[in-house]
Amino acid sequence: MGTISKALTLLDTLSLMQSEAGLTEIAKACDLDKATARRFLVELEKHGFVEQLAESRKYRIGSAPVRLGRIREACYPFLRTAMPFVKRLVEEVDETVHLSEFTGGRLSTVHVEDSTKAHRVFVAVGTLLPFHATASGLAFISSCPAADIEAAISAPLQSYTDYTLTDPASFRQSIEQTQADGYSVSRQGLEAGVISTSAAILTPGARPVGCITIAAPLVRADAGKVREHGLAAASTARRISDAFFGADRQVRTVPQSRRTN
Amino acid sequence: MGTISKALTLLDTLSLMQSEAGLTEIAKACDLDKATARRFLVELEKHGFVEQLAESRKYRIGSAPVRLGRIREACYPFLRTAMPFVKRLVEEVDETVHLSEFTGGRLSTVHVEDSTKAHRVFVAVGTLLPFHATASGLAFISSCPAADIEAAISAPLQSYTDYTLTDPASFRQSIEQTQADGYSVSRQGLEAGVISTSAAILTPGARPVGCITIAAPLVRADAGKVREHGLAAASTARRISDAFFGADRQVRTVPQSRRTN
DNA sequence: GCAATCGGTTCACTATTCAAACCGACGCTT
DNA sequence: AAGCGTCGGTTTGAATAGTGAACCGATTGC
Repeated sequence: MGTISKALTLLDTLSLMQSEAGLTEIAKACDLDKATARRFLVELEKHGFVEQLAESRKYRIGSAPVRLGRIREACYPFLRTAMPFVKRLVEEVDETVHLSEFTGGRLSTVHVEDSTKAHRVFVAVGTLLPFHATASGLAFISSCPAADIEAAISAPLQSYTDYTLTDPASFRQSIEQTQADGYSVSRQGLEAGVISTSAAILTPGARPVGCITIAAPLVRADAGKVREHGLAAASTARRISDAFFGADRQVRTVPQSRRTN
Repeated sequence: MGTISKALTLLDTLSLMQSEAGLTEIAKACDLDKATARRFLVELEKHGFVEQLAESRKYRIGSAPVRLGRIREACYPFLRTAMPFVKRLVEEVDETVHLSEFTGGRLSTVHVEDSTKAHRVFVAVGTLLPFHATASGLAFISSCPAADIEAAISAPLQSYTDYTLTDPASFRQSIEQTQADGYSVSRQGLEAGVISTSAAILTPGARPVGCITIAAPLVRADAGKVREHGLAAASTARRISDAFFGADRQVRTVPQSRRTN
């Protein structure tokens, strides 16, 4: 593993620690030598990727990623890219489809497209989606590194309905099922009478950035429908990912003064 | 300069290039060897900080900074941190105060707090603030690296009123004045009858992240008032910066015995 | 078909990183 | 107040990783 990878892993690890962390703690968490961790932190700090608090001497994530993230979002906005695919999916399955995004350690709904049916599921933009109680959460966590999965499983599992997965073992089994299928299903996990199917939208590096989820009334969703929704969601997720990361979007050809020295 | 610094500089440089860039172009821009630039890009890509487009082979900034930036914003939100200071400033000067933030290459208004006076200036959240035509823009650009300043000066300078600075020379002079004063002034640059004073909110690394701006009707703002507003804005900007980046950032108290670059 | 340039690779040379011991400071217990 | 554990931070030479000039094959323009 190269130096840069290690430094970025440190940054990642630091971002996952809630609040600030001390040098020794960081070094331990990243499995780095204290001296090395310190040098990394100093270099990262120079560029604003981490900050050190003067009095406590602790480190926390800096504001540089905010700046870079905004530039990225301004050039290649996730929502605008994904929207047409969400609409297409609604037309295909005629059920409410919502798009979620991982934000500050939490998965939340960023866009909802309703089905045309009178009897349909309503989802509010901004809804937080627990990993264990929603199809979106399941799809998301199932694509995360093993460490995150374990953390999610061992966290307290709040119950929302009589059907919420509150048992770590069944949560784990659902994750495994999701990984095998390529999509997740949550039967009344968050709200009674609703069955949701979801697939994670992945970066080229296979990190999940969000989910595309179909929410249908229980009465309309037999096993066949659920599978159909799952496959449709997975296929849409892949297409969003391609559009967002892969396929050349050719935003604008750089005017580019005559270089060629 | 260490490997990590070089890699982060590359990331920074890439973020400043609008659209995608090729390997050779990036290497040249960062003054790195092609081989080195490539290794950096590969490592950065592994962590999602850059992406390579499959067919054009070009690189662009990735989605990892978005994720990190969101975590940072969730833990230490700029707006929530700055708001009380904005309110305090309104009480102090009793004129409309607005807070702007640099977002994806543009400066825009993110919050407005009105004065209690009936005759006051109205500013809409979301307003884009051109560098040459607003106090906010002037304050912001004046705290940027020289290269950005030159780029702003040589960009086309759109006229909004009869008083807008459309001449590069006077624009440059205003920037120099701003740097000398620690605050900026725009007399009717964007809208007739309004005089604004602004100060940039800086990171510990002296990068501007946004501005705090006082907008007053021209009739109420004599030279003394303008100076008073300028100093109040500068002082508030500093306090926001302190609150946001660590209430206690001073010169290192640690004996930095070894001066590693 | 030549020249220039592209993205990407190789490999001898060299700068960085590692690990462990160390320092002074702080906080706790006795 | 002495003893202990831990903190952030530093030093050391041996081990390891990064570096960059030259190179490769593929495109592109003339």
